[in-house]
Amino acid sequence: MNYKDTVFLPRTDFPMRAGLPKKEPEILQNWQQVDLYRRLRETRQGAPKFILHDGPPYANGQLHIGHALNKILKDVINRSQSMLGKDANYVPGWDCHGLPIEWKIEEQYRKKGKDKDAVPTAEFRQECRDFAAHWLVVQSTEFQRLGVLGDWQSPYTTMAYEAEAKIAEELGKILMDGSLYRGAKPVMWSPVEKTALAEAEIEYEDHTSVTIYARFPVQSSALQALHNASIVIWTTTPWTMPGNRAIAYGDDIAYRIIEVTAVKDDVLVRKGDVLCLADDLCDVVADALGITAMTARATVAGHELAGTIAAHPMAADGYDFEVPLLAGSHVTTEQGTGFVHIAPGHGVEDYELAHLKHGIAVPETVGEDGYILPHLPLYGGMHALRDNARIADMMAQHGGVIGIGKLVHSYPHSWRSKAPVIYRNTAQWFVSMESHGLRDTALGELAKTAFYPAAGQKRLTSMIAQRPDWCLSRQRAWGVPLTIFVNKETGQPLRDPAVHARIVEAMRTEGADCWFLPNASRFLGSDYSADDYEQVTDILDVWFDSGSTHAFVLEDRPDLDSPADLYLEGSDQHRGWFHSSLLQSWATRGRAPYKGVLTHGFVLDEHGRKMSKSLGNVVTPQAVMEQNGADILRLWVVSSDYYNDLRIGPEIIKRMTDTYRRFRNTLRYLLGALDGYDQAEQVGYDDMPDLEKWVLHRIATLDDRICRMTESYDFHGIFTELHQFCNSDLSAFYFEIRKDMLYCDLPGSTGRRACRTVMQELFNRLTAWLAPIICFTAEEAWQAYVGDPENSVHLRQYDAVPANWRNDDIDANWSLIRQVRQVVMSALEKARNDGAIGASLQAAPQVYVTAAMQSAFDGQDAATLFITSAATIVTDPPPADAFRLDTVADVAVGFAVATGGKCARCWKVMPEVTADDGICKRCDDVVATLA
RNA sequence: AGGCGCGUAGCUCAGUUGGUUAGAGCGCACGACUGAUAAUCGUGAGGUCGGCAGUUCAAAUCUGCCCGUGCCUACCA
Repeated sequence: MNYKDTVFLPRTDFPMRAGLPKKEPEILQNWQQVDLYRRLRETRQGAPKFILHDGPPYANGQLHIGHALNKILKDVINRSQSMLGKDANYVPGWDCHGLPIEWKIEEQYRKKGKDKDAVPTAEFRQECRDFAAHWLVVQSTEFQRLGVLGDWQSPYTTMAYEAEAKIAEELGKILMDGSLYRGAKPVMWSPVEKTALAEAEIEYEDHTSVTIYARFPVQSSALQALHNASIVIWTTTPWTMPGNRAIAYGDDIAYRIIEVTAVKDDVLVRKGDVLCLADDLCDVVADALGITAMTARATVAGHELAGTIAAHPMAADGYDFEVPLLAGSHVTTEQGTGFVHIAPGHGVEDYELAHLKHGIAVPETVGEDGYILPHLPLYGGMHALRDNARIADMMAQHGGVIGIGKLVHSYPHSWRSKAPVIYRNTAQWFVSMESHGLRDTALGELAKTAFYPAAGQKRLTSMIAQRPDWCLSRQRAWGVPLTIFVNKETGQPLRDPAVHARIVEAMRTEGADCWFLPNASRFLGSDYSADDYEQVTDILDVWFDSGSTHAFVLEDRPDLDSPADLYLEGSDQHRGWFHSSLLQSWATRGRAPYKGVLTHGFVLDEHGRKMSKSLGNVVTPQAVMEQNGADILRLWVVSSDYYNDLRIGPEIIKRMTDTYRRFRNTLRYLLGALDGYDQAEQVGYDDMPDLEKWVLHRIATLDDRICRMTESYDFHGIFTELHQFCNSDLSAFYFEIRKDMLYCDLPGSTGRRACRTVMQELFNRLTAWLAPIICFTAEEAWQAYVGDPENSVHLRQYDAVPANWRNDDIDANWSLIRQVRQVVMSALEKARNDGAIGASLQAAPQVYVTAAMQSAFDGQDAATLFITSAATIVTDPPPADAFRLDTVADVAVGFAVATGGKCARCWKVMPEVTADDGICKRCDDVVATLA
């Protein structure tokens, strides 16, 4: 007789093979059909809010793997907070203004042969707007495909009229309170594009510069040795000489004053010249200048140079001003002469030392086209980048230069035009870090913010502590304008709240474009004359846009709240969004816009290298979704230590699919085992076997851990716990042991019902625990059970755990049992290798243990736990040849083959079975009852 | 070049205040089962804890230097 029909094998329609690339879009469609997002909002109405404020990605291209990591992590957090019962409303957003989009539009113009300057601003801005709108839709679709749940119907954008108006309004606040000021600053300037460039627009390439050694005759000094001497500087930028206003020396550097006694032919330096140079560099410089012999007049320490005044090399030709020697901490003796010429209009350090520290005025010497301003003697009309050789010759003729050379070095270039750029001093708008205590408040408040990982706090703190004033103005077109009128006479910005309110109101209905129309009097009203004011046409740094999102998103949307619980971005945003949002919020509200900050690392290839087209190691989220599915990508995120850099590549993806299968098969087995399960089968806790109680205990401890790890955003920990639980506790242990009961016992038996009660709990818990991570598969499995699309797994919460499930006595007992079991497994393996048995059911081990261990087995059927047909647990001294494991003390196993015949139904070897197709007593009873 | 990180088995990760023989899961190898079957179970082999030096009775853990790698900043006369 064939007993297979009398055995209750697992049965389910939930397929073993996932086919995620095909299945996920279907599940997505179901979610859209039942409007899961809206439904979840309704379900969580009135619940405590959890606000993860989305840092806006830039709307200008296809998503890369970094976007995927970022959005998946956000989604896992939101879904898991929702599982904790919170109302985690996620509103995605986009950063739409800014340079990269302008580039793209300009690029299109160039292809069509169009001139950007000939296009009206409004038209140009509209094209930028359309461009951003296009990519926004593309990215939105891809984010949703990743399973990210949020308000995709009404996301926020920085280019919405409301947002633009609000950003201008925010600017108004710092304009009114006086922390916004107009200053001059040396910025990277591209003479080709006639514009200032942001740091991101700069790339460094080799460039050949003309170098000069210039002499600055000492006018007055406390040092007698400097009488008649010249200070010698070396520079790679001769064109900055008209802007020279000081010389920097190093306090701790030793200098030597030498007199030239012999020179080579055809050199600029003369016998008898008295020069001052860094001691260490004398020989090198002498060599470069062609000096063949010299005598040392004196050696002085750097600090002795304080107070020395020199003359400009061209003093006789219109540059007749004092050039003081100043101590500069940045001066080194790695190259040059140990003296650095300071042109405050052409270098950040120069500006800081001369202007900020010593109050030296900043001259304007170079025009926006790169030509030295015509009114400047000798240099006027020469080009900063092209005429350096001419400048050097000219200066040499006048005796100001005593050495000319060339240097190939890396030099900033415009990313767009590939042309070299210069530092140029221009008028810009700044937010002061000090005038209103911004820096100090910021640093003080920073200590109250929670950082994940903690190191982020230190990083952000040191950045805020060191940063200069925030330069808000950009000479650009696509962005929110600095809505400022400057009084032509006083140079002061107009600070009239009524005027500014009119501007903001106009922007709210017409967008920021209204600022660029020629209608200043509309805003100025009757109190001011448009003729008296200059309208600023600069636009705001886009970091101010995104730094203001907390205002126009968190505060302005009734379904959100400020400050946010969490900001979450890549670690590069310490310098970016975290930074600008903090400053913006502190400047306008005096507090941080977030309670917590989480940073993740960057995605690298399998070998820890940066992804690049040339290395051919780029992994795109699109490819992974098409080949493996979004759930694999989601699993990858939580399997990684995302606080550090993450790696991805073919092997890692392969490993992830292996891991995925384990989760999927666990769910599948549970679904199969629960075939036809009815709540009426349920067995109360007290009536359950110890093994079931042990599983419930594991659920209780796991639940506790998962809830705690959810709150600290430790999903890698959750992933590890869940994976090992499915592997070691369920598949290899609990499921394996309970197969016999599940397949062969009577459906109505207490044991089998208890087992299914527990499996039902397991299924409920696992689908909920996994839902934030593999959101598609959790839904698929859940639907395989409930069959009701409106009852989505994502509307659920983690089920509460009854207090009595926690049972440390049972836990201790079963950890002893599992130790013994491990030795038995090894002993059986040895017997198997010896050819004594195949299946473990052929064995009947005798296990020698301590009394404590034996009592752990009280009330247990040891054979069931070992999956053998019989087993005895004794405290007798074991025979010498008994099997032992080094790692487990006090356990020995004597091997024996089970006696009797193999039951044709349950496959156990039992003494009562004698016939070939006979069955054991238990099965006999079951079959009889079933019939 | 500077600041901040990271470097533990083929892969992903644990390693508490320095303290037995460095752990887990996957993968791999071998075996079993053929009633979770493109599954499942068992056993096993894999590591000079990036390298070198130091502190210590004792270092994956502390210190210094070096190498590799990433982010940020700078390319500086």
